[in-house]
Amino acid sequence: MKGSLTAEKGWTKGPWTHEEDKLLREHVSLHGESRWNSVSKFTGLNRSGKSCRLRWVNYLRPGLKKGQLTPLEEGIIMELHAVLGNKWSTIAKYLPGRTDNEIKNYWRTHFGKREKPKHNKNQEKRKAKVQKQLKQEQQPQPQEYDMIKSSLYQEEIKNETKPSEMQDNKQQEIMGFMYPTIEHQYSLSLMHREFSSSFLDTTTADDGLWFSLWDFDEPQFSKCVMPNQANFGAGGDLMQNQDKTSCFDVAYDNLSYGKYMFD
DNA sequence: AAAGCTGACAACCGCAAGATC
DNA sequence: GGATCTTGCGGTTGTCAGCTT
Repeated sequence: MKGSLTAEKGWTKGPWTHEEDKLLREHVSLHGESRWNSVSKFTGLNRSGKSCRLRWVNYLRPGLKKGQLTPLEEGIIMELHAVLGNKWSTIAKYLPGRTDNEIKNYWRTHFGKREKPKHNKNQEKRKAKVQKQLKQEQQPQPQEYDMIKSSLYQEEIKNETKPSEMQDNKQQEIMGFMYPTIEHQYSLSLMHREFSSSFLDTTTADDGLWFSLWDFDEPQFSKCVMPNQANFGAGGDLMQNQDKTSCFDVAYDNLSYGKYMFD
């Protein structure tokens, strides 16, 4: 498959060249992410609209993350796939910077060849319930986003610290480290919104959405802590080292691995 | 060293839904 | 209201590099 191959309509197919990428970037910066079928007309690029869109979405779009998925992202994919199935674009919405194609490839590479797990009746029930709920609910409106944003900012500027809140604040601090931007936190709140009512209330430590997220066999993780869900509207995943020195290893996005030390 | 295998990734295809004419 | 166009999604295939035999 080389760049010179052409299809029936004469479109160039195969890998994109740097020159083609440059033309596409210029086009999008001028005309935005739409009218893909007119790209060839404006730029002289001999690529179909579909091909241009795919190249942009999966490779050229700003903000895309490169490199391996983090353990957290892998966990999210596994959990969401268990509930949503092959809804790659939906799953991708909860992983900022990752594309549906990337997630789909990841899943097929790592799990696609495995045998289908035995059917779990309760899981199937919950899955059906969540899917029904997802159908009914529209995507969050901008004003909802602003509301969440605003409430998160209010949390940030809240200075009062009561002794009983100390632990919550500590966990909140960690969450802030793991999910550094409003967008990340919003993403989590969306996940909670969609799953909590039908999932967490019936879940056990063995098969729940959040509890199983970090259920690694790796010995360095000996304990999972559930932060106060009220803080962000979603559970988080904190891992304590086996030596219990209050040193938390966290991984998130491009921050890669970091350590969070308690006082 | 060479052939075969496997994982990772990019890209294409067909279809369906929505938008536009 | 129907035809056509555009866009987005999920499935599939092709390529390449690294590993194994």
